[in-house]
Amino acid sequence: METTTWAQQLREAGLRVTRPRLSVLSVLADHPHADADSIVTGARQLHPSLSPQAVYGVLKAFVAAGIARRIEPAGAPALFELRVGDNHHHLVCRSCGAVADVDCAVGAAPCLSPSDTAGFVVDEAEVVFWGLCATCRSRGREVAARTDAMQVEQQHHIRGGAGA
Amino acid sequence: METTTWAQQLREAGLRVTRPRLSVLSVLADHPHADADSIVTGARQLHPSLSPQAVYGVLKAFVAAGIARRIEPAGAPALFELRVGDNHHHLVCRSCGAVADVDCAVGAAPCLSPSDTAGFVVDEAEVVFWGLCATCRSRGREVAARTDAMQVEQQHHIRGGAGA
DNA sequence: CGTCTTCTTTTGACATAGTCAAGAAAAGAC
DNA sequence: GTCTTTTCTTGACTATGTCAAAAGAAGACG
Repeated sequence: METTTWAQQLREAGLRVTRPRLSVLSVLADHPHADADSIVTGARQLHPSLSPQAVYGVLKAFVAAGIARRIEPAGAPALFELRVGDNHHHLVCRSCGAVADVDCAVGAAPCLSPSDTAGFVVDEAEVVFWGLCATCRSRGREVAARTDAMQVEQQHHIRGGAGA
Repeated sequence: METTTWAQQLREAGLRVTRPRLSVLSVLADHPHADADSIVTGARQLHPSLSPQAVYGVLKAFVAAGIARRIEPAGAPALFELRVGDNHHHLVCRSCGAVADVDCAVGAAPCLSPSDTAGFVVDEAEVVFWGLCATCRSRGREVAARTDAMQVEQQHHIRGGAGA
């Protein structure tokens, strides 16, 4: 997708078209699950003077306008993605933090039905699948066997990375 | 459950029995989804000199030993619970942050089976159901209708609270 | 029961991932 | 081109933690 299209998207969402926003959109398109820090780094290649706070502001505007979604895997900074409105879920690698999209689990509907809602009215079911990505498995096959006890520690190293 | 039993549990988990740990256990038993801050406040009633860092240390030890579980709903500080080993899920109120346990969702198996794992080996499926608890619904019925646009903001107010 | 070793806790500094506010700058309307 | 409103920049601040060194308990052993 190109700059013109991004501009349209922004206008349709009721947002002004600015260079910081176009830069962030471009980074999000290339890195579907990037954290704020990665987005700052990436967007600076297109707009070197861009401040972290500007990125936070842009991301907040995007989420409020519904053109981006914020996901917060436990133990990692928030990640942002442009894929919205389809209630898909995520696979997260415990070792490297890589995230991959996964379409709604088999049967879709079951995911929205807790057996007992304890008086809550549920409007969304969020599912996170935790595991190891292909790269981490092949890179540390025998290490992986001992990983159980280390998982809590390793989650601190999670960074937004390329999805598989 | 009483102090003697907590002591047993600690010993069985390979942990020494100390006053800070017994205090934290007691608070967790009374408040099944408490955040670190609430735990500090609660535990200080039993052990006034207890420091926040000690609580973080105790909680980390509990999680590592497998006698507590840490859950991190998006936009809220981490919560801790003693119920471990049954892979249950959670209902979270978007308005007040209250958390309730929910046994594995209807169909159970489908939720553990993403349709395409993108090369990941999945070892856990974590499900969070977002909605409004009974109290928040009755307290702000017409307000609730306008809540959609505010959800992102309101999540900042989430505190560990009593489950329903 | 007293000593010794080891594990915990305390204390205090530091880190991360953000938020908030005021003024400067840019976007879009006319 | 000028004006109004939104957005960005700059800088201070907040929340939720982590890390390390030394003091203090817990439990083992004689």
